Amino acid sequence: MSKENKLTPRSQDFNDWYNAVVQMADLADYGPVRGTMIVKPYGWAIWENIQKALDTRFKATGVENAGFPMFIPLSFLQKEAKHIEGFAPELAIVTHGGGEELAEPLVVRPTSETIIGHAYSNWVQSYRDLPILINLWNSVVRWEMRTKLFLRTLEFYWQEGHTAHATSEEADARTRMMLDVYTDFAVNEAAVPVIPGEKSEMERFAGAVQTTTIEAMMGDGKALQAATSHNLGQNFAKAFEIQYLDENNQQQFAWTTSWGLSTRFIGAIIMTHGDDNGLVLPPNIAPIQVVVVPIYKTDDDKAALIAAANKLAQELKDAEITVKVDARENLSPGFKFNDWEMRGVPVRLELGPRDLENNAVVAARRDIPGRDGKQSLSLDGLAPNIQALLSEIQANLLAKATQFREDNTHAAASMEEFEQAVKTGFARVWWAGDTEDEIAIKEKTKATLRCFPHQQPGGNGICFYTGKPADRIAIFARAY
RNA sequence: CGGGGCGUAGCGCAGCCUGGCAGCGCACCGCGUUUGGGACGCGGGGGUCGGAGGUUCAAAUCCUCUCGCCCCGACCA
Repeated sequence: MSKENKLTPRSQDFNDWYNAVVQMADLADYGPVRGTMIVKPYGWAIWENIQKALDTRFKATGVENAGFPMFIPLSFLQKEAKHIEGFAPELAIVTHGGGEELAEPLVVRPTSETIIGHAYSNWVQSYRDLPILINLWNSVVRWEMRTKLFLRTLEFYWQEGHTAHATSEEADARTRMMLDVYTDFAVNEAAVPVIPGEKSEMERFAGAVQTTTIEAMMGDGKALQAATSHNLGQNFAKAFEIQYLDENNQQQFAWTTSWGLSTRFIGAIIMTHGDDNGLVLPPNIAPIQVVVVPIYKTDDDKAALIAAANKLAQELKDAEITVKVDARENLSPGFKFNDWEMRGVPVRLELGPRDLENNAVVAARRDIPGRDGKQSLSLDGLAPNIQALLSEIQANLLAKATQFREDNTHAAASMEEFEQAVKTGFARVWWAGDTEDEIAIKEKTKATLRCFPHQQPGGNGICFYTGKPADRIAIFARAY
């Protein structure tokens, strides 16, 4: 083992580990402007797989994709009081264009509710025009103070869905439906267990009536908001006059929703599954599911092994598995093993002369490091076995992450118990406090109200903080 | 924006205190030997020492200003 290029152990310094993994796994790099990010091809390939998984699900619910301008008149944002109040501090504003000062400053979209509202007001006349179900794949800009690759950068890539409906009930149903989509994606594709729930008034999106969220626990016990789905009520419809004539020839305001998931989710995957050897990718999201490392001594061996590796790779490709053969010269097998582990490839196949003699190959699974994760598989009927192995890894990652979250989630009935719980993970508490209480708790413990889980135990309890009777459980945690 | 740390080859760093030829490891290029958990030998290439100004015979080194990055706070997907 070489002394150089060693990754900081995750347990030693989680933050340092994260930054190193992002760069050493070739996911992203820093841009020339503070707080900006260059997403490298391998990182982007993960994003593309996330996009594919989400886009399919969106379209299955009737959503269509569209493109909207990045420049928004500043006056648009000012039409919704809470919205501008929430976003004003983090706007990037364009004051000049074509060498001239602009009559009205343009903001670089921090999100598109306002320009969507403008368009929808033109598009909607009748109840027959509803619902409108549109999604945008784009990037947005928010001038953040402290940035971190994938988790918080000045510009980030995401999707933002925007829908308009005739009734409150429909908007509410759409808000829930999209949160369900995110939950399904997170759990079944990214193997990231999440808690779907509702945000408190304090944590709500600027301009929303209700914000729902999926919250995940990272490897250091901190919470990450992995996606949100907002019920905007009639706030934006009123600000932008999205009105329609109903069946009774009465003017009505529409009801709108918005929902988004960003490249931040890549950060969630890194911090949920990664280990001391680097990135660990769930097979369903991994750009490369299987890497084949041929091992040889002589030139004769080399030719035979590379041929065998390519043949094997083709068999796997035919079975819809994404494979790469690492035939790089002058790199030792040991180096390649470590290299692909750093990049989180779920399965590595080691193919050497001994294996070829036995008509076999050594399969090493990324989720179980070292010798324990290795087994010899016959080259006959390999594809189904690899399929099964990938499924097993997918399931194991979810099980491990879920177990970790459970182990680090504690019920708290007192401030002492609460502080202990949020030191290492989530606190589950009965809650009847208000915004001021949330602020006080944040100042004292750094923990924030992540959500009121949709899945409630039922019954009543005593609020751990105010001592008042409470009918809801809340999750508190330190958060990213 | 406040507190702390740091900018020297692609990466990681030494040199700075006490001014005097810009170095080391990894990576990179060439040749040869190697290849089942981060190979080795020999030979090479690569730097306006973050930037500007100042002090000095002489500045990576001392002084002033400035830009940027990382960590901790306030703000947040």
